[in-house]
Amino acid sequence: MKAQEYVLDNCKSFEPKHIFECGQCFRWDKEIDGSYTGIFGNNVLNVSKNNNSIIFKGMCEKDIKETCIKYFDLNRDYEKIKLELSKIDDNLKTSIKYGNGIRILNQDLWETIISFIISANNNIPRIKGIINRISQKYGKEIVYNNKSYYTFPTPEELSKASVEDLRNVGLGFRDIRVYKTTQKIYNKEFDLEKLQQEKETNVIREKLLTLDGVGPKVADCIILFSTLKRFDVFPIDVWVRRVMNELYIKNEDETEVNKKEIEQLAREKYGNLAGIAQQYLFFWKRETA
DNA sequence: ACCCAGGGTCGTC
DNA sequence: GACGACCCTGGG
Repeated sequence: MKAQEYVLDNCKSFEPKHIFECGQCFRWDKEIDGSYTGIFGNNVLNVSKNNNSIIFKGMCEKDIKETCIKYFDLNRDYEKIKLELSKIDDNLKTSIKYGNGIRILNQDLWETIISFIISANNNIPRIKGIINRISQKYGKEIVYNNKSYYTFPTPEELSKASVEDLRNVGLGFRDIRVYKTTQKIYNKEFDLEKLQQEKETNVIREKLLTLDGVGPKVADCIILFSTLKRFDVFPIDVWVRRVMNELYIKNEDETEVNKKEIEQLAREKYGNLAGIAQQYLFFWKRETA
């Protein structure tokens, strides 16, 4: 474990604000200087942008360059994706202009599962607070720039927490869900490595749905934002429902718009890039709300 | 002070 | 398949 640095030049689709504030991750915070610091795996990283250069520095378990390429999905051509999506319609074109530097991260599967179980009927500041407290209590400390950071606990580490312990860090009614899912994964009743090898998106979704606290929305988020990484899903939350109704369906009573209608619309319009389209729309709608 | 909504899911009918 | 309940917190 040592401090390292990596500079990425001429990367067009990379805007820290867009990446870290589009709702896919909960452990990145803005610094006074405008850079972002986050924790993933056993790494603490600071990311800043200077003209067209992205500067990564921090404590990395392995080689920082390899770590960043994998986590930030740097080998994927977002210019091509954006071009393709922009052709679909003007709504998408506008939202892409707005969040042009979005990239979908390859986040740890286990951490993503627990994080999005916590996200249910919850708001982002509170979700971040809960995850921080869980990490402080059950994760490992990493010191960087004289500050303490805490890794997200492993299944083994989190399995030590009782339902009451979880309630005490502020999980609310999600305590039992996190507890049960943690036990299932820790004792291998639910095998994450096997899930990672699965090919069919629908098979992956069905399996995820067997976990406590994982419904359709959370399952799709896990599939999209983790190392499972499929773009042919379309997580529908209150914001996406809102924006899809506003742009295409135009029902006066938004609550009447059902998920089936939106799912079909997304599949028809966005196809196998629906997941990324969702992120541009979500970021755009939330930022301009 | 009070009310409401927040990246939904679960149990019950 | 619809419907209400659900911890807790920040913002109006």
